Amino acid sequence: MSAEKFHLEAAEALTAWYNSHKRDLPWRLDRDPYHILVSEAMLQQTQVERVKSFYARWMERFPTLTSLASASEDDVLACWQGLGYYSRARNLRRAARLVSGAGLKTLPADEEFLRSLPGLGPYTVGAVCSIAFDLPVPAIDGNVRRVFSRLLDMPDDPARAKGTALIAAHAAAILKLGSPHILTQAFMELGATVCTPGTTCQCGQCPVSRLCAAQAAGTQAQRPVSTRRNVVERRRGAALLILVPHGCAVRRRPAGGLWSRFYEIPWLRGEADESAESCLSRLTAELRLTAPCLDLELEETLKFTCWQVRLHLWSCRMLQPPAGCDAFSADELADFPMPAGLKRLVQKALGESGEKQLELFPPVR
DNA sequence: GACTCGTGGTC
DNA sequence: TGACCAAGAGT
Repeated sequence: MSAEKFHLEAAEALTAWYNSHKRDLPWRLDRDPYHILVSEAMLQQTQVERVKSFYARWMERFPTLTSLASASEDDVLACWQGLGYYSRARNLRRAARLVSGAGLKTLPADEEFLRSLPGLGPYTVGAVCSIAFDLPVPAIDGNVRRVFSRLLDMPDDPARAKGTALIAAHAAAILKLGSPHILTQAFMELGATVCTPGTTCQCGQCPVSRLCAAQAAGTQAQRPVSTRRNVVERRRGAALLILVPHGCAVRRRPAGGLWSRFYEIPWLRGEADESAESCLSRLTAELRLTAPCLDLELEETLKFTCWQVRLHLWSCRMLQPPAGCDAFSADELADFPMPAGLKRLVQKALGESGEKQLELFPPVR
């Protein structure tokens, strides 16, 4: 089959399929560029179901690009709290301020300008241009890579530059044969609901299975080929819930790096094979604590791409927070940007509103 | 290109 | 349960 025929048949089949099979999603009620941008930022490396409630809350809090531009970073982070990859929220706010500062009330249909905004990479620019502005700019995400790696039965990793360029060329050619806003979402919808990873794909439901080289060769489960390996290093660690008269001691993380400027209870990640108890003694030394610590026998694992830490929680009582920390009540803490794992740990210990605070560490008589 | 940046769900 | 996954971007 010629490339032209392949592109035309794909465009027609995907358009018809999308129009009858698309899911109702909150960000598909209209094609407002701000709505598209926020949803695409939230959907980066994040599942649709998880994004739904965050998107609704965000639009209630920051209904327009202008309202986002005038919001404080703390308010923006509080709204993003729990979604992860917080640079997405910071960049979204910075982008809104740049657009607003340029005298615009909404995003312009300008690929180059959009690409210059923080947080808008090749994928997001493609998504906004094609979905909001109906321009034939391809948006290549994990779904689209999987769909095309199967359609073309690609023997190499489609995430590499060469593979992505090949996919972008095919996708752009197809977008030009129909409505870009429909076809871009059709690629992703297909990858999300039919052309799913490994053996879970449902080729019987696929509108383009007839065009699929992997389907013909029976290699669907082997596509896409992945060359990335990840070694996850496991560590133990200690966290300390320091109870003070009006709450517990919380410190603020430095700017840059992991959880930039987030709040946290003091914790420490151990070296390789270090015990949680050893981590605790290093942590108390660092905080210059002399009060005795109570083992709360609570643990929580913080997981990341390259490492994870199993945190063990201790508690102690002090009359005032140690240097570098401030006192906050459990209620106040609930609205603070704080790593989700640490928040869970604190809630396990204190309960939703701190009602366990006294029973968990009875004062010495 | 390789590494970092969160979180929760799946099989 | 551990490895992998989910609508990527910045450095």
